[in-house]
Amino acid sequence: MTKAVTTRDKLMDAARTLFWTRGYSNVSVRDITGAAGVDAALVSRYFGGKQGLFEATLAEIPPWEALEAGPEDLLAKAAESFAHPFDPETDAANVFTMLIANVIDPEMGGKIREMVQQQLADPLAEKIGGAHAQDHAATLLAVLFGMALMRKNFQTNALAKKSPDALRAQIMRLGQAALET
Amino acid sequence: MTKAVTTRDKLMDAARTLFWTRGYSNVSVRDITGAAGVDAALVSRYFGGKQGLFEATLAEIPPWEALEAGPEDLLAKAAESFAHPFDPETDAANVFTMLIANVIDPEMGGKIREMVQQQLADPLAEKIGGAHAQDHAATLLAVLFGMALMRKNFQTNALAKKSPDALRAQIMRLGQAALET
DNA sequence: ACGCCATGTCAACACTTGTTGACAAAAAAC
DNA sequence: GTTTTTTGTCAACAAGTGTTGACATGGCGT
Repeated sequence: MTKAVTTRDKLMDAARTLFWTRGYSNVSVRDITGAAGVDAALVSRYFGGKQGLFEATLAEIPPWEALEAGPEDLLAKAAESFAHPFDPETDAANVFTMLIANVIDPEMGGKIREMVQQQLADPLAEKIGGAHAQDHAATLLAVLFGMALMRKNFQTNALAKKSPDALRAQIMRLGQAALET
Repeated sequence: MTKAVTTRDKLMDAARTLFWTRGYSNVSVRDITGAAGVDAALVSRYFGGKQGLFEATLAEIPPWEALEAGPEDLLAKAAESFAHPFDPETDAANVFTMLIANVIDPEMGGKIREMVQQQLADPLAEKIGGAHAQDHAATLLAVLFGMALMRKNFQTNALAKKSPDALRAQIMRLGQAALET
């Protein structure tokens, strides 16, 4: 299923996998085209260059489901996004790890910071409301990013072996603590 | 004060600053030697190469103060490490951001994961104790790494403008939530 | 059959990377 | 003062980077 036929899709798939895990400047054009089984010159033809290919993978990110719920379901939906093991296609936590992997990048870091602020922190603060909305939003994001970091990047096995139910409960508890005072 | 006289120290200082913020493979030898005002060939002479220079900056990291306290002061000391704005020399949070910046690196990622496990997660779990010691340790680390990430890497101004007292209280509250069942 | 255009192939480019070896200068040892 | 050792300078290297342009190929409409 979901087989990539056109070479444009082959490039997008390989680019998403590599860019999102290793970081933009740790992946060469030839790495991607090698994985896609495609000539290296086609990146410039289809996307205008390496940067265009990376930004194309960013442009197709779906909106975060937790932000479209009411303020009451927000925390539950956010926890749900992180409860299941990392599924390359559906799990929203992959986007979080992608943001972590690319925020340090000297070329893409600025764009990533913009994305976090405009597409995560600001909408979250608006949903949460109250006097400390921005503070609470940033703290909740810190909890979510921290969990994603420990599991995916640091590969802490203590968290990797937890059941989805236990994980969801834990993130709910931490999230509530983040939204207090 | 603390002026670097020997060129070896000049290289160490520049390497620490650049490697720790941009990540190992996003910094070239000429970047470092340029900042240090030193010839590029001296890196290989003094440290055996780029990798040796990076590992030299890792080897001089002092032990985390929070791990040397009793189990009771552990959370307070950990929160203290993250309460103050990032001071390049004294703050332990800089080490956390360095670990974040280099865990994605294709060459150094393995070493970084080892460090987190052996020097942070394992000793923390031993201090905490109990049936879910490893789980609690990983969750507490997730909170600390998440806060460091939001402040330093994503540069969220909502957290940057908080006072040390408010930050310490917030991390204490989150940390206690992390240590509950 | 012909031309046309999208698609893919290949070699080459200018540039940066980390590292090395030959050489000069300075400091230390004797 | 003369050797020996350390320390710094310079040019060059092989390998890898992103990108480009020339050329071949295939499918399409007319």
